[in-house]
Amino acid sequence: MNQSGMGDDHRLPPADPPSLAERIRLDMESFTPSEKRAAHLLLSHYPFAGLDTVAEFASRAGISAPSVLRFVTRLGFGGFPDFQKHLREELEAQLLSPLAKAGPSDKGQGAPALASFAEAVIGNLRATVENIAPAEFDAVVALLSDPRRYIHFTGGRFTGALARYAESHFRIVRSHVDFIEGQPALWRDRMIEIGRKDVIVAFDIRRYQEDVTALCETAAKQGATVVLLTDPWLSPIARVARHVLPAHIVAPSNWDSSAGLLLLTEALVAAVTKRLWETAKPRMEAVERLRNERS
Amino acid sequence: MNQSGMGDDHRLPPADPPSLAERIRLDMESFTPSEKRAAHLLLSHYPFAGLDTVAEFASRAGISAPSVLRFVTRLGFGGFPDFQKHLREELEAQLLSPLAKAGPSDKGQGAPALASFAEAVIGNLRATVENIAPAEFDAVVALLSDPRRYIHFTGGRFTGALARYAESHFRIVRSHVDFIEGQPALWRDRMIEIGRKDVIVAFDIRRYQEDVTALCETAAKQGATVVLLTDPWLSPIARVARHVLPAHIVAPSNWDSSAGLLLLTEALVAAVTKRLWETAKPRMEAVERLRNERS
DNA sequence: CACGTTCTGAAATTTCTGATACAGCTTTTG
DNA sequence: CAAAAGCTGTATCAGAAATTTCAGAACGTG
Repeated sequence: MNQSGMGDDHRLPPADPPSLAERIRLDMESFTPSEKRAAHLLLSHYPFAGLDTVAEFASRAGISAPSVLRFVTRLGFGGFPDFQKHLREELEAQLLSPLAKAGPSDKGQGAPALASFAEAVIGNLRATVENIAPAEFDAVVALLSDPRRYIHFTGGRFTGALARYAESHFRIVRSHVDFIEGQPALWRDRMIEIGRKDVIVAFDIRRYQEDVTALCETAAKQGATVVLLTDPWLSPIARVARHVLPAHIVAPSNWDSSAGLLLLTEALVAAVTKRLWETAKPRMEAVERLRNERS
Repeated sequence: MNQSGMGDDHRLPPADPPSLAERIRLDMESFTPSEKRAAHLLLSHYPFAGLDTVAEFASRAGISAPSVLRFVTRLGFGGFPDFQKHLREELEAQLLSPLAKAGPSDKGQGAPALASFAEAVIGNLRATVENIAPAEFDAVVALLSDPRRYIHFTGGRFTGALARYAESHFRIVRSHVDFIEGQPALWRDRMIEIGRKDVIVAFDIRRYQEDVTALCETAAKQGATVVLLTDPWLSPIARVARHVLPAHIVAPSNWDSSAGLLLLTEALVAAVTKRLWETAKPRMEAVERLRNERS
C-alpha cells in the first residue's frame, strides 16, 4: 500500500536547510515496508507525529515499536530521543525565523472605556481603508521600493513619532533611508542635497505644522517627490504632494487618533518588504546577526 | 469611489481556541514565585520550552523539578505528559491553519493586501481589548494621573517611537514627563535620580531588547513603579513590572504590528486627559497660545 | 519574636518509555 | 521447491523520567 503516490505533499518550498523530511522522501525507496509506513505517517503529519512516544507512533503507523526504533536508527539518529530533539529544533527554527504565527486569544471582560475607544479606532481603520485609492497605495509602494530613490521621513509634533517608526523599519529593509527633524534650523542646510532622486514622506494631521509644510514645499520646489499621510481634511502639504494617503483620525478623546496612519505605515512596510524581499531578506538577516553578536 | 466590495466581514479573527498562553498570563498574579519563573520561561519560548523533559525545563527556569510539576498541575493538567500533549496539539493546530512562510510567494496586489492587512490589525485590536483586565487598565490610568509622580517613557528599537508618541502627548497634559533613550550610556547617570516617586512606562515587544530590560530592572530596584506595554508573550520586564498591558501584534507581514500598543497608548492618553481635565485644559490652552505666538 | 502557613528542593519511589534479544514469518534466490 | 536471507512482532529488560514524600526554608502574622 505504499504506492509512491504520496506525491501530493505540497509542503513548504524547498527548505533552505536540508530538512529531515526531504531526506526521508529521497530515501523512501530504500526503506523496508514497515519503515515506509513509519515514513508516510511522519511525512503526513510532519513533524508532529514524531513528537509522541514510540508506542503511540508505532500504533498510529500500524507497526511495532521496534520497527519504529529501527526506522529512526536508519535515519542516522542515536535513538528516539535524539530523533525527537532534531524534530523540535527544526520546528522551532522554522517557526521562529520568518515570523511566528500568532497566539490566539480568548474571551475576557472588556474595559468599558477602552472597549468603546477601540471600536471608534476600528471604525477609523475601516473608513481609512475604504477611502484609499488602490492605485495610489500601489504607486506609493512602487515609489518606496525603488532602490535608486532616497527616502526621507518627517512629521510634526505628534506625528514625528510615526515618521520615526516608519524610518526604523524601512532603514532595515532598504538603504538610503533617514529621518528629518521638523525644525527648519535642522534641515535648512540639508536641502541643498535634495533633488529629483529624493522622496519625502511626510506625516501631518490637523493643527498642521508650518515648519513641516515649509520643508515639503522647499523639497518639492527642488524636484523631490512628496508623499503625504494626513487626515481627511488634507494638510496644506497636499498641494505639493505627488501622492496623498488620508486616514480617519477622530476618536472619543481630546486628541486625534493616529492609528489609521500607523495602519498605512505598517501596510506600506509590509508591502515594500515583500516587494524587495530578495534584497531585504539578507539585510534583515545581517541586522539579526549584528544584534546577536553584540549580546 | 472604490467600493471595495468586501462588504460584510464580521468574522472573529481571534476567538479561536483559548490558548494556554493566554490563561497563564491571566493567572500570573496567583502564581508563587517559582511558578512565575516557570511561566515566564514557558511564555518567552512558547511553546518549545515545554516540550523538553521536566528536568531540562526545571534547570532552564532555575527551579526544581517538583516546582515544575506543581506548576503544570495548577494549570489543570493531570501530569507533565498531559501538559506536553496539549502543547503539541495547540502548536499543530496553529501551524496548520496559516502559511508559515512569507517570502515572495504570491503576487502583490495593493488594495486587497491593504484590506486584509487592515482586517488582521482590527483582529489584533479586538483581541487586545478583550484580554486587558479592566482593573489593570484603570490602575495604570490612576498611576499616570497622579501629579506627584514623575513619568518616564522608554522603548526598544521600534517601540521607542511609540514611547515618544506617548511622551509628546502626556507632556502637554501634565508635568514631570520625559523620554529616556534605551542605550545604557544615556540613562546610567540619570538613574541616581530615580526612586519611589518615579514611574517607568516601557514599550517592549518580541526580540526583547536587553538594554530596555536592564533599565527597568535598575529602576525597579530603586523603587520605581514599572508599567509595561508588551506582546502576549510578555517581555522579561514583566518580572519587575507592577502593571502589564499586553497587545496582540501578529500581522500578515514580516514585521509585527504595533497598532495594539498604539491603541492602548491613545486610550491611556484619553483617559488621563479626562481625569486631569481641570489642570490639563489650561495647559493645553497655554501650549496653543505659545504655538500661535511663534508663528 | 514566636508561631503557623506556605513554599521549595533533595531524595526516595513509581511509572513508563525506549531499547534489545529472539523466534516466527515472508520473501527471495538458486 | 528448498534453503537462505531479510523483516517483523512478542516478550522482556534496563534505565530514565515523572511523581510523591518529607523536611527544611522563607514568609507573613499576631
